[in-house]
Amino acid sequence: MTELAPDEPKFEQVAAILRARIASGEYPPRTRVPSELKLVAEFGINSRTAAKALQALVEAGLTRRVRGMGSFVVPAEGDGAPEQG
Amino acid sequence: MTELAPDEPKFEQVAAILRARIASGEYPPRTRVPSELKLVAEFGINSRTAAKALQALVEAGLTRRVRGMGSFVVPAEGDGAPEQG
DNA sequence: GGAAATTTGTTCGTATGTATA
DNA sequence: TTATACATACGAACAAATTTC
Repeated sequence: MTELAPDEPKFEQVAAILRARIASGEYPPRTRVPSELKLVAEFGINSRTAAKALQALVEAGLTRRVRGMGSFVVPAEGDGAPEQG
Repeated sequence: MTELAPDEPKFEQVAAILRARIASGEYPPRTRVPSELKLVAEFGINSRTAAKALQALVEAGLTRRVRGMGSFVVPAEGDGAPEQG
């Protein structure tokens, strides 16, 4: 279980970690990032806090969330297939 | 207490009502819109739901929220004094 | 078509912290 | 200090969409 520093909101810290993983290629375009429950297990946070972290990625334009499916990394512009939605 | 229809999320309905009031001039630019607690009292919703409605206005670019002060209607562009923030 | 599991969406309730007046 | 108001976080329940069996 990853430890989080107390000096910054948890949801922002988790979002920052996920952003770094996306940037590093750990979560390539069109693949899924961890679900709320996975983040709960990994970081020891509440599911609502996990949801807020995932929502922050959406607002940053990095992912899309699809009910019943998960959060998916948004492909960079001009990479081939047209985007849905 | 205003009644809300059950076929649309409450936070969206409340946000829509507030948007209409802003558009009508009931909440002029630079004035405050109702606080979370006021919305709780007016619509009979939970404070977290009220917060979500107010946040929706921010994301629509209609208001700004200031901790300890409230939610303020953002002036239309090119109306005079420069905006803060 | 149904059942179950997974995942996100909405709502409620509560507590605590931070900022302003 | 007190009151007001937003921010963060936890816990819980249920709804809705998707996938898999």
